[in-house]
Amino acid sequence: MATIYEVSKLVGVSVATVSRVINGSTRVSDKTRQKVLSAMQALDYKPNPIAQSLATNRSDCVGVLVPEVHGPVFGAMLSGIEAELRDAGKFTIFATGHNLEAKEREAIRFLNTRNCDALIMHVEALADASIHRQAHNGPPILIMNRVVSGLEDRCISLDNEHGGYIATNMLLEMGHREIAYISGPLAWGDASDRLAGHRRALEEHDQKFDERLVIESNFHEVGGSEAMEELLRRELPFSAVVCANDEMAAGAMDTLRARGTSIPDEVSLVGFDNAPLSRYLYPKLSTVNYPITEMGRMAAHWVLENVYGQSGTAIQHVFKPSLVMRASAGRSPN
Amino acid sequence: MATIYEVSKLVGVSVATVSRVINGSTRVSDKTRQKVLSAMQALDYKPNPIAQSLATNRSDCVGVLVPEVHGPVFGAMLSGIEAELRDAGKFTIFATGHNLEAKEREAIRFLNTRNCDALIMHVEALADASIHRQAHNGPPILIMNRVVSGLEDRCISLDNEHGGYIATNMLLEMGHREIAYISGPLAWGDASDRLAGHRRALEEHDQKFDERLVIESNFHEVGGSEAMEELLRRELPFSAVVCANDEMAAGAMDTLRARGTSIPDEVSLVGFDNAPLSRYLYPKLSTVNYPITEMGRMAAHWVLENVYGQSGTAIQHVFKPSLVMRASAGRSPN
DNA sequence: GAGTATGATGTAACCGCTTTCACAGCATGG
DNA sequence: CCATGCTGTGAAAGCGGTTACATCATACTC
Repeated sequence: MATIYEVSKLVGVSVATVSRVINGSTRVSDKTRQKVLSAMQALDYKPNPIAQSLATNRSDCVGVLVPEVHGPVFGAMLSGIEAELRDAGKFTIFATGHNLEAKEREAIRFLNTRNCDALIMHVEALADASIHRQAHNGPPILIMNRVVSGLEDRCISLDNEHGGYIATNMLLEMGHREIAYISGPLAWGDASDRLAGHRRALEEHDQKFDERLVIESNFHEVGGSEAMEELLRRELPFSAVVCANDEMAAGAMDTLRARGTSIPDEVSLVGFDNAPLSRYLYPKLSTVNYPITEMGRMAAHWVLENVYGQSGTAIQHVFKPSLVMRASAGRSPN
Repeated sequence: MATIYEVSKLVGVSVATVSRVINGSTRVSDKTRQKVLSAMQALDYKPNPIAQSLATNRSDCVGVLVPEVHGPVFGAMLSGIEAELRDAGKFTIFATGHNLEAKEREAIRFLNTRNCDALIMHVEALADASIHRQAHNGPPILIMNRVVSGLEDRCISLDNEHGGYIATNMLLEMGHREIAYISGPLAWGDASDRLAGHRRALEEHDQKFDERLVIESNFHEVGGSEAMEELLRRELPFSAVVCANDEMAAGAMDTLRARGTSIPDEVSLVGFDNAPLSRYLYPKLSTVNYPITEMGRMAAHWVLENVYGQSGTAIQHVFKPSLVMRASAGRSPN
């Protein structure tokens, strides 16, 4: 690879001038610029990003920490982040935290050693205090899908409460009265917010909230099955079930089908996330759309603006979910 | 951040000695090493990877080029790659090529500018010649899911022919005789190999191959639906359908269901990939497992061995798919 | 026409680390 | 006692850029 020295020698200027042409920082006379540019072309010169990083203390790398790289939600999120950063010529480095505190901590350390200019992270296990510490010591961070108090302007999240609300509200408006709810782990903010939305919808329709119709589960398919079994065991009447994510809805659907229950004729089912799988289920799942790709793009935007000084669109910190109607939810049979 | 100078000053040795301690390259007396180590600890010193890269001409970054970061196959592949590289302390940078030649080319250029130590790439659109060129000029490359002649030792791929074979073979052994086949774009190697396996299975069972039972489609859900419609329009008898991937199988299943055809009682259906969606379909899809995560790990292994000189397990270049029996395939009704 | 502001360019230090080469010190062998 | 080889360490030259500061020519002001 040609270096900046060879370019400068070929043109007969100093390396400083070549550097100025590369960066467009200071003014260079048009004549010189042209000569430098054509020399760069002739030598097929590309600035060495490593050397640039060392000199500028910027790496042009953004670290992304997610629980997993695959799966509907994180894959889509990464996708949005990558597309946006790539357009801006920034590199995306990622690491996984597996929702385990030790792993998340270690992943942050790992990304820190790479001198990332910023970190975008979706962490579940890490305590707020650790996030605050990281925010004050390390590079700028942006937190996805979680609101950390005191760092609200560095969070991009979904209005989960609203999502829970619109799911249940829709069922109520279709005439359902006894609506069961299969929740994720209530220790997690998103799960409890969704449930809160469910409660609010019930209250607004003067339906009393029955704790026995709520099962706390684990956001996984098997958890959804088990929760549905437990629900059936309780022998309470219900004509609709809201599941706090699509995977649990898939499990619940399996269990209902095994019992010969017809969906949506006997029981309506609603999921949450609008993951790809929701379209593959039979019947196709009505669900709440989680605009995660867009949120990923927005996170990248934030970084571009706040770290790389690009001006752009306003940052939206909270996204509103919306309803996706498919076949699994219908009018109440009563 | 503390630098190597501060460490050397604190200990009273030269930076060269500190560097030797860091890299363990040359012998350093035990006494000095200990002093250096504790000074490093005291100052919370971490070597600056950028400076190391500049000096050593290694970046500890591996570039990964995939069509998309989400989706069942690539997500799983990235997952395997990341896990393995991360364990070895290497960074994964990724870029997407969207199966478009221009994008793939540009993505390679992009990754090249980052001085990646190696590239792992899954490219569809790029011609063999371009890959050869890249292999000879840029950093070492490893090609996923494709066999480029002359570069076989740098390819990791699936034995697609075998996959097609076992799918059809299983159906034949269950008594099916008229077996339709919904293929991916035959211009792509994986699609044509799978079909070839299908043909071989038929031949081995003395069934003649009927071209009219083969529909070429596009690997997408809608394509699967359309292909199934076309198949039904031809009014040829068949009791089983092999689909060249799970998505098309999902589409085909939808179409059959819309016609009231019972699966597997009237028609057996087999997919390919063992993507997550295959478990969510109803009935659950019998399919051919594509061990893509493992293949990703293997790719990372190759890089660790051939680029970073770590010794390890033998590299497996061709992976064998295996059958996953679920509910969508059963004995022939005849 | 002297004084000064301005713009283009060069000089050289610096970013933080690796590595070659030289050298001092010491043990070894004859 | 001297030649030899080995070990541990330091000095210094890179790696390939950026940038503060100096310099110089030119244009402008009065």
